[in-house]
Amino acid sequence: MTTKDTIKQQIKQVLIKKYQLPNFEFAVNYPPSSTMGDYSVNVAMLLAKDLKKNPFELAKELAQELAIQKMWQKVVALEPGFINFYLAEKKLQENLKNILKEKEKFGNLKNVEKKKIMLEFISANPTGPLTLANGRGGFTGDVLANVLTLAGNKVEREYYVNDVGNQIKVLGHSVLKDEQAQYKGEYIDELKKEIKAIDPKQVGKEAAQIILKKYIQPVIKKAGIKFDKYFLESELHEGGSVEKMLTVLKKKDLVYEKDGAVWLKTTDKKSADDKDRVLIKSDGSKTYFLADIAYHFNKLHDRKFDEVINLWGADHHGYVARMKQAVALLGYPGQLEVLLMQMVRLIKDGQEFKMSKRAGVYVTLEELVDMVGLDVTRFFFLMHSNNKTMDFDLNLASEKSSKNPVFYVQYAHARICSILNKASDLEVSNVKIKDNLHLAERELLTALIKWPEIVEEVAENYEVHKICFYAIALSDKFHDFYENCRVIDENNLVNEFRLNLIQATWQTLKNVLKTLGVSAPEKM
RNA sequence: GCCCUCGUAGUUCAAUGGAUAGAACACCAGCCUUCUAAGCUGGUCAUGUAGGUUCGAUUCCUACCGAGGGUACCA
Repeated sequence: MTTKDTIKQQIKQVLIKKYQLPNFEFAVNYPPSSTMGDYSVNVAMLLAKDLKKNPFELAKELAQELAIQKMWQKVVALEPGFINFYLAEKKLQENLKNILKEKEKFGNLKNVEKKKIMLEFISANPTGPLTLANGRGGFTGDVLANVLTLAGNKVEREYYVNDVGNQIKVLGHSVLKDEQAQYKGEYIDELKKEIKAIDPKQVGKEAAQIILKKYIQPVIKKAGIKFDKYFLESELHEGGSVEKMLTVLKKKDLVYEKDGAVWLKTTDKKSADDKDRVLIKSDGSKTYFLADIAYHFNKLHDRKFDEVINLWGADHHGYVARMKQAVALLGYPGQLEVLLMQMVRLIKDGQEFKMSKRAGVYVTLEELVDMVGLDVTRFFFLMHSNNKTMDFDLNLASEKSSKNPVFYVQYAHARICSILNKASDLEVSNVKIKDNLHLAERELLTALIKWPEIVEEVAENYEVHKICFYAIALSDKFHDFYENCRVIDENNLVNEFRLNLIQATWQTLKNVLKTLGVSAPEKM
């Protein structure tokens, strides 16, 4: 259990004991400044209204009750009604030992409900190389899967490959360079040399396979993104799952015919969708939507995932309501979560540069990684909140790369390695327990114990960028410690407490960077 | 038109309804006979506009202005 959880529990007990309130909701936060405490709670201000009491007086009452717990150095009430907690040094030192004991498992949540979760991301059509925009969802999905795993879930990562349908036919025409060609680029020329078939559909099918193998999978590997499975849409068709899906929907009386097409009643009941959707077009061909429903039925029914999370680009936003409704109609309401990644805008020479695979105008993910490096690329994408449009300035990219905050974090790690190296040959003093912590020591220690709390938070709200900001904040505390506290003194004697402290910091930084898929260099 | 996301320092980004709105880059002034100066310390600079709800609003509600995306028998 994290310290945050412990605070919640302690307060809940007091609320039951004193006010018979078993289900009162409130928040545990970090105060704006460490001088104001390590944790802070707003419960008194929220409760004051219900109890018709003065919030500050109420906070004082509650603080007194809570201060009994040994883990607190003090619990104080602050205007206008915050209750702030200061961890006892003994408790902090216990936490330090715990980190050293847990090692690479520090950050894994224990005693939590285990869920079987499927995370589907990227799923870019195999009609061209992965672009820089695919990187955003790719890195986010990769790290989110890591976090959900740390949070105790069984997570599978999947890439859905749309390898049939109109786009693949268009790809075929493009390789053949006939009048229906649309996709352009060097890779099309390469494919033309390789493929001997002449039927557009067959050419498209072969081209999609080659693109997946040569232009997508190797780049995903290079980008440090892991997948458990590439799920081919064609398998759903060939195995009859799509046909069967239609039968199931018909049996449930969820479809009807109109204007020669077959429709799904997605506006049924309290749906967020605003119109019914076509499953079979009037020309007899199946829509991608029907195949998508079959795919989700496969995830939830056949493979029995408790929760399915899809990362989509914001341009697919109009598709969310119908997909969720379809899943609900099949009997799995609320088990599909769709996270929308906002667009990446590319700026070149001070102007927006519209990417288009069809026009052959784009920057590939591989080009970007080659240009600025993998660590920089990952950190840059990951530190942005999902629901904000990102600007990516190509001209500044390489210049900026040397100023990327990832180096700030990696430098902290490298500095620690350097001290640890030096200390390994030296004698260690026997200062086991430290009585009065230096402010920099204390702040570093309180930053360390937040790691499991960050994991818990991100597993809850999927805001992956918070990990980057945590990594920066932790490094900041370390650099401050480094300036103020020496691990090895002027007599070449190693301070044992500080040695333990930087070992724990090293371990935590390593765990955080591993979660982000960023390397932890020992030298810089 | 309707729907979604967003508008915060010169720039790129933070801030479950909380406390003095945080960083980084850029800019200015300092700090290396001591564990890596890719670091540290100090300084300048910000919530689009107008209302509302609240003890308290960058956050919630309404209107307006601005950016991007969606609005197909495309995905």
